[in-house]
Amino acid sequence: MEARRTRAKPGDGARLREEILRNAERLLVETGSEDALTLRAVAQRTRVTTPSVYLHFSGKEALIEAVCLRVWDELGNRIREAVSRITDPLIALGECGRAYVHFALDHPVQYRLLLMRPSASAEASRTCFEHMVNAVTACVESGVLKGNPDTVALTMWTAVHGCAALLITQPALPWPDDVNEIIDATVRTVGFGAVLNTHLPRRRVPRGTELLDGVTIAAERLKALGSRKK
Amino acid sequence: MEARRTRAKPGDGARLREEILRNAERLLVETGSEDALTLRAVAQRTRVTTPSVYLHFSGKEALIEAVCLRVWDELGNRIREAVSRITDPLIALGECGRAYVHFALDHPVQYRLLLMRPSASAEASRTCFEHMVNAVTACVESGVLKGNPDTVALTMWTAVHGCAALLITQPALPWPDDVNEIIDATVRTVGFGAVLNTHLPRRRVPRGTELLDGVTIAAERLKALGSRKK
DNA sequence: CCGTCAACTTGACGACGTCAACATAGCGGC
DNA sequence: GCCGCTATGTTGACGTCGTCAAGTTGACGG
Repeated sequence: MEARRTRAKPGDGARLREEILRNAERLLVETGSEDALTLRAVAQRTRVTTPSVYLHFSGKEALIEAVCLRVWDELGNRIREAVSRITDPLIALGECGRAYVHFALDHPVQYRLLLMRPSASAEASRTCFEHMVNAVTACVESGVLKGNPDTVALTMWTAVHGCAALLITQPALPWPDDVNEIIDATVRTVGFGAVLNTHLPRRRVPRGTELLDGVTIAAERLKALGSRKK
Repeated sequence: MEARRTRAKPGDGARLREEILRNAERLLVETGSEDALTLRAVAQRTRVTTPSVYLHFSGKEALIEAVCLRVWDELGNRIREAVSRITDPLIALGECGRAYVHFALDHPVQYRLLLMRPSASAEASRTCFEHMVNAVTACVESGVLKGNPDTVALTMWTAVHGCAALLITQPALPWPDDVNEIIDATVRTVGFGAVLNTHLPRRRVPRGTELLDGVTIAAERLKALGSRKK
């Protein structure tokens, strides 16, 4: 074949691994389809023969898994970064959700790899999930939320994931012109629901001042969770 | 090969089409993986050679699309059936969401085909979406909800889809022992959020009796949307 | 300078989707 | 009763995919 690359010196063969990973993700986003993520295509772009990929990855699934690991890391950083700028824990939680959806919409193909593959690995998603749990835990510690942080974070994750996933896979639906409307509505609704569940008595319908007190708190928080770009 | 099937008479060659579709879905659920959905495997199970599939489907994608059409139909029926038993439009809307998630959890592999494929068709999903819009429209006509039915239905769909999708793809997450807890929480939260958005003034934080009035209505509806199995 | 070991390549296998060409059953018309 | 036409399949092949066993090549240590 043409224009072969210079062989790596003994000891830093791992450089090829990085290059393969980089080219795999580039190929993914350039073609816009995960079907184009072929061992042969990745190898060719790296100017290496196909079986060379097996020197660093046990197979295609392992390669994809490694790509996913990087993306999970990126997503985790984006969330942590979004949260770190905010002091109020509930607003930070909302920004966490917003950052999540925006990252998904900015990297639709990668996001599909992460959470829509037949067997998406549970291990890698845990780290990212922890960031959400941390944001929730901060809310619980500040008293604005109660309940099991895992459960609250899960509810929130399902909401933002559904928002991102449907936006990606079903672009032809009658979405509003500005997707931020849907994102804001999702974040606000789930946030408000969580706050309400915290400040309202459960298992029965509260009435009168009892209701008013709880909802007043929730409603004030609701404002904070609203669209930031207004 | 062994035990070939008897050739169909002219005119009812379409019988093979049905048989192929049936075997394709059976193969899908039996193996539990869409990777096993191979033209060759489907053909073998139908006791037909592989290219015979091309008599009724233009290719593999068309076959999958046809399988999806059937599943969308099933899902639509399940939703319509769930809604038809209920008179109160808001409770019916909640049951719509619940039926949706339960169908997804009962048919995880098919659900993946419907909404997690690289290019899930928009056409087929529209019909099912209309059912949700109808349920929302009933709420709007009865006055319990306001706003654009499309948008409200979309918000609800994102929520229940996220719930179903994450439950399917990430079973290792710390879900509560009873998944109905999450489903109920999702339905209740999104329903309550929709009702609240209807009965509360927007774009500012309502206070006092204004807040109380709106939330009282919402809270009563909240009870109706709660877990039905209590 | 030579062996040895890491870093690749060569060549092949089976499975997959797809297509052009061929075969055959049954019905209508003469 | 036979002919031929069309619907209904089958045969064989091509190119691509993931994967693997075996061979090759380059640099470094002794």
